[in-house]
Amino acid sequence: MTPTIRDVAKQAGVSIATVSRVMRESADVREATRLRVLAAAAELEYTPSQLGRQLAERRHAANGIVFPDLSGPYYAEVVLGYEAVAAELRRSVLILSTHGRSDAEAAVREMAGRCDGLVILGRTVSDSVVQHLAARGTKLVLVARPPIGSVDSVNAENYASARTLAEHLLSEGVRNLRFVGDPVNSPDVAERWAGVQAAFGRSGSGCTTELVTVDELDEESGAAVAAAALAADDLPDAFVCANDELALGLLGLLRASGVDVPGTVMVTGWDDVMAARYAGLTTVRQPMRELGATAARLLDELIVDQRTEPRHELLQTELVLRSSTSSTSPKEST
Amino acid sequence: MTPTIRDVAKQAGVSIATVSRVMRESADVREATRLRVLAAAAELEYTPSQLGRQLAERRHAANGIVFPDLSGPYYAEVVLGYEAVAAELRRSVLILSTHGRSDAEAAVREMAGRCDGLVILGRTVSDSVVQHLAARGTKLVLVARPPIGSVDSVNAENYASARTLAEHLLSEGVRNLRFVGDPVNSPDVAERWAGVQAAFGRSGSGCTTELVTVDELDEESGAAVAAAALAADDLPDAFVCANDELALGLLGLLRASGVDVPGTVMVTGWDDVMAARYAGLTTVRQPMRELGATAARLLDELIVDQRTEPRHELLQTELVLRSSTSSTSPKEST
DNA sequence: CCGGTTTCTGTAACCGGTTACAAACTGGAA
DNA sequence: TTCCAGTTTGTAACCGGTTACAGAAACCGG
Repeated sequence: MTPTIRDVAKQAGVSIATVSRVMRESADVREATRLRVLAAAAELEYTPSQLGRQLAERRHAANGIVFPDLSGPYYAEVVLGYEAVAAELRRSVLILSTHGRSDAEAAVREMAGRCDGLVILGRTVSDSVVQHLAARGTKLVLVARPPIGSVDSVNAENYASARTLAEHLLSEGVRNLRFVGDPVNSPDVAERWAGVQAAFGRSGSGCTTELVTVDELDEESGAAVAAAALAADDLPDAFVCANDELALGLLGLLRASGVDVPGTVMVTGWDDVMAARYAGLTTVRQPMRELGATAARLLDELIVDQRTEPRHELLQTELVLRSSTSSTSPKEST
Repeated sequence: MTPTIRDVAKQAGVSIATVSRVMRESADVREATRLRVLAAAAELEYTPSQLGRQLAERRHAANGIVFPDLSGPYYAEVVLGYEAVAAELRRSVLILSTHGRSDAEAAVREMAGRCDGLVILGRTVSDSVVQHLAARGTKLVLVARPPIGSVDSVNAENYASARTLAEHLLSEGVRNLRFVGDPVNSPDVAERWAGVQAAFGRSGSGCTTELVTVDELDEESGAAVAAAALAADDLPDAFVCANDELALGLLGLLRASGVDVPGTVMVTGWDDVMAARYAGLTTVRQPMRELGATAARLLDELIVDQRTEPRHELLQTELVLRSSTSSTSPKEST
């Protein structure tokens, strides 16, 4: 068996308390004793059991993060930003992907019992589960999801950026705009849609917006929307898509069909995934790593400082103009 | 405080042993007693402490996975494949990104103490650390890294796929090929390079290969290689890049400079990242999720079955032909 | 060399579960 | 009713650490 603290104590001729003090450098130990213990530990190749330590300290020194998926760059980047800060704060990171898992709620509950706090990305679990966890005292931070009760949250700005994006399109001559997304299911998308409408609402008559609702925000849906518009010979001046995948699918089909983008119709996305750069897609970049990093810091505050008043962070986004919206060569942002 | 097993025992008028048996359904308990305990547990909202349980069972019920980064899709997909299977096997997943971390080795050691087994992706830690962990009895599986001693490993096929890729280029009329990568630092890349050479070696005289070594496998390096070749007016028939990022950077600069791809020069990558599709890049797709899933299963065998003879899995890859290598319109693979 | 501090160390009681073993039931046959 | 085998349950000893508290040792000036 691997050696325990008692083996080391015996080997060094001291009590387990002294070994503990030496290993964790928590109290003054006479130098001679300390060296004796260290020598014994080295000889036995002793490493304190994290399990024993965790139980005694009643803390896991680990945080969890729940996300739907890592396929796109979005969540992957958030997770990375989170992990980097968590590691800095000397906490391990447990992950849980809810994608295609029917027992997601149970898995999240289980996970809550294995860490000191939890970050929840997007709509991975229901509001009621969040409420329930919060009520049971689980430290929680929501990311990319509107605040629930007094649970901390971190989000990227949507409304103002969408408005800026729409205003840019107006300045490029767009008069009728078609928004593609699912504002009903996603609060983020709803805010973007609202921002777009606000910009167009102010700009007087002659400017119209319409909404095409899609179920999945993926390339396939985007292509389907484009195909339908082509079939009906009903192209707007611009398609504003709820995310890049939609926009890429849409853009790909339009170009493949010989439609001039941005000449005939403009296309925009949201997120700035890597492929958006290659496709020349105008989009909105979210500070993804920063979202994760901020969540990690908020969670640490909750756990370490026992903070009780909730905090809600809103991080700024950045409009990235590319060739899909500008007939004149835009300054490329990489 | 949250209730403990003793609180429930008192509430139900039984011993803690009985509560334990009911909670874990490990032994026969009379139905009436069982219901009484369950009622008490429900009333107190009791959830067994994972810490206590883990210590008693001397297992973490968690596995770790170490990777350099999640930025590209490669590791993210592997991690997802891993997580999915681990969750199925009822194990939590701890993650550790070594990217830009100077104390990576210490972090990995620390992590080893917090889980029952570890999956290591790529060259995140040195061979000596792997050896050391293995010697200490840590259950290990290496992914995307050549076997070390008798440690399990899972890899994607490189040599044969590279050979197939090179043969395809030969059939497209390529006579001199330039390989871009770092075969010295990466065994995977070395195998690809060897496969390429093998194909060209067989094809008789008039066919040449050369190697351009780069330090970083990123877009910037790829662009630099392209720029250098253009400046020297020394373009090969094809650039075969060690990964997609390199190829995309290279391809982007060539096209921006007005070079006809594939007319004048062909370009290939490796990995099939999402952007490769938009750039029309011929590449080799690895079964990334499957790599992770296989690693999870091997690790579980090591832990649960106490398997001792090492296993080394080699998963097959798939050549994806796109417009960057074929003057005739290739059948697009999505 | 003494008493009073100050510093170091050991004892033992936790942390919250699991489980071997023995004791206490149970029901049915004798 | 008694006895025995088969169930159920309780006692207590773990798992491997941390830490409050008290006792021992070292240090210091007088």
